[in-house]
Amino acid sequence: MTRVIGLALGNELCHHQDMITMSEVARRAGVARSTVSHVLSARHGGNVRIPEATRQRVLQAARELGYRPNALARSVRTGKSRMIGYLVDDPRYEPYWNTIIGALGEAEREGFTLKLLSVTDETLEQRIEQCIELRLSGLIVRVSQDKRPLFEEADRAGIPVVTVDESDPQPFGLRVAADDALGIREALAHLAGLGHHRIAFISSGFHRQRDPQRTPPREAMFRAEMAARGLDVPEGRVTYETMLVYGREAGIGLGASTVLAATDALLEHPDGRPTAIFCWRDETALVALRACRLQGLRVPEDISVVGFSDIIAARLSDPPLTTCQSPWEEMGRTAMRRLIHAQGEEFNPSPRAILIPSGLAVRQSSGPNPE
Amino acid sequence: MTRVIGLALGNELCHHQDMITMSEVARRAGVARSTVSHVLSARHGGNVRIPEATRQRVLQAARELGYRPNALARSVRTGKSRMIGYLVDDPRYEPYWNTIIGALGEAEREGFTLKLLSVTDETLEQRIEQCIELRLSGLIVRVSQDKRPLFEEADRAGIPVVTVDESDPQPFGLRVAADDALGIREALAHLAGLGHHRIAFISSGFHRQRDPQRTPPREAMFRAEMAARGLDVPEGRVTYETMLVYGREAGIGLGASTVLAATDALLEHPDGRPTAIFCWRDETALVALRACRLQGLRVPEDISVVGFSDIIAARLSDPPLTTCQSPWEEMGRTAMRRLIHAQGEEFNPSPRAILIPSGLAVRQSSGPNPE
DNA sequence: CTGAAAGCGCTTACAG
DNA sequence: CTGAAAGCGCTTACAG
Repeated sequence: MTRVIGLALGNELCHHQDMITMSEVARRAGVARSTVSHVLSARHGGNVRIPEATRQRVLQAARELGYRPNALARSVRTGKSRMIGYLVDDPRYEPYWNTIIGALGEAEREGFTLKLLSVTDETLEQRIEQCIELRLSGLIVRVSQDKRPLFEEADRAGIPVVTVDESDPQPFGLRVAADDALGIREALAHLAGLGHHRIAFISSGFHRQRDPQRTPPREAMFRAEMAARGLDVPEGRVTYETMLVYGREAGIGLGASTVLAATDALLEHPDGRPTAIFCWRDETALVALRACRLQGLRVPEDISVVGFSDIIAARLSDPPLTTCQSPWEEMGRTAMRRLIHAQGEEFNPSPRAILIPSGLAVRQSSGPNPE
Repeated sequence: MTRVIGLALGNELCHHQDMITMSEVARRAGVARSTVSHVLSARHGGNVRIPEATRQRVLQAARELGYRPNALARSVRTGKSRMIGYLVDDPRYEPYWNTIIGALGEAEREGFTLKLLSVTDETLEQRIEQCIELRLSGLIVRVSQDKRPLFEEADRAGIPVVTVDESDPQPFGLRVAADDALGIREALAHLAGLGHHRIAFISSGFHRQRDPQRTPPREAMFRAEMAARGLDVPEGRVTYETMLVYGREAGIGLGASTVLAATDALLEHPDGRPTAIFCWRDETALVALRACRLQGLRVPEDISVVGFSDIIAARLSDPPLTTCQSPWEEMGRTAMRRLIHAQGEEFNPSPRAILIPSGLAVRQSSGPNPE
């Protein structure tokens, strides 16, 4: 009724509540609701064949009325929402962002839809419940806390989960990660090829805060690769930093940054100044680059600096930063693809991890060993 | 039935299809479905008061069964999806990303959920239909094409729309944008305070490609502010660039970049080299900074460089970039807040635009006029 | 206070 | 080929 009035007065008064329903299309076309459903969902699989004339009548009625199927109702009925949830705890971090973009593109290609959910330590549980209540068809997760409860809950609800950029093996779901070791190997090969052997590393102080017993993953790979090349990593040639890049407490300024100290400590190493500094992330490398210049060193003439991630800032810096490239978007695409292909069947991925090769972007912050 | 088997064999076999339903909770608690609904939706507004004992019985049954309400079914019933759609055509662009993050945070605070949709010239129409079919409760749009069809469609479906970072006034919905003029005014006050008067501008070649008749918005503001300060902008002191920053064809390298040419042209201006270069975006400013150095100029000792946006790279550059700060996250929050507050009523915002003040982050790329 | 009933908009066997 | 019926999981007047 309201709709009729709305139409009479013009489109301005047509509200959400007034959406055309399938029954109205059926009435207009003079057929049953089920026929409309058949025509519009175009399921040519079933042995339902609607004569062209009827089909056209339905289509036209739908067009004339401006009918828009209610995807929600369809989901309730079919039990498939075709929505994938993406849980992130640090959406501001550019690499995670890129991963989301990859996942989004793939979802849209496949007619799925992406729901973005941010997570903090306090809200993880609540978000998972929300995902279950929304009957999501899958979950991509990039969260740095214990994910066991997540997996258990999601598993109970039959929601497949894939984690992204998680370095630890996990006993559930699927893990899609970059093979950081590859990029690190390439970077060291690059530096060694330039004649460097005193290569220092600035590592993540965050990983250490979380678990002091364990070597941060990229640092471990660095050490392993150095060892494989027969290069020494004496005490003190690895330092740590905990610079906050995003949000209110961001401490990028050199004054507040712990990168300055981490770099200075390397430059003053008793066994001699390193000729190259490799950093666990680009943000660190860029500030380290500044720190080197403050000490009067030219990059790359006097010292080489290499980062990890290939964020936009790496390309925009002066000189542009040589850095390891993780395939962020590809990780997102892969995660999404796997989730979509798992629809309708038990999610028992094998293998339980997909490692996507990382590479190296050689730019101008690395040069020959000056010695 | 399946569920019973599932339970018998352990959680591994519990599938999505086996989600507990409200009827089962009712059966277990020995009450009617409607009672369960009343208890769980906790609508204390209606004059429905369930005795504590019954309430507890229902709650316990729900807990024991691991009941999770089906948000989709609820949405179908109530007609409110509490999902907001976010349409972006360039999600890789850091500022847009930040706007999304602001919107996401606000949505979650209010118990709404965010659906991300990317848009190209070809897919806009299709995406809008999708939004309508999903019965979204609102739409935030950051798209640089003609949005009239979008507004018409959404309006017909009763979906409120707010655009974000759109400089042109529009006859529909709400527009949330940054007041770029404020930041530009502050930047010029800052530069003038440092004694600069030969101030150049590198403007957007993209805007010009789209509409050659019109001065790009920030350039127009720059010219207006310069005029207001009585400062001359002779022919040739504004140049244009079209550097692609994102995606496959990104041409950030100085060789491929048009920023190099735009900067060089300014440095060779017949009326004398500018002592400050103001750029329409940070990416441009960072490359211009490199271009200046390539010409043997020191920043900020010989020449000042100022950007616009305050992307992460601006803080990480050497020297850190002085730049106008648009309130990206706040724009997202505001857009989302307005959408949420418009729920249930006609969306007839007044005024039709909200401008959020931009500011200036003074860093080390700007210094006193050396002359 | 509680429950039986109608209904949201759709899909899907199942008869005709 | 087409339609009447049952049902997805929920909410919401409306009686009792």
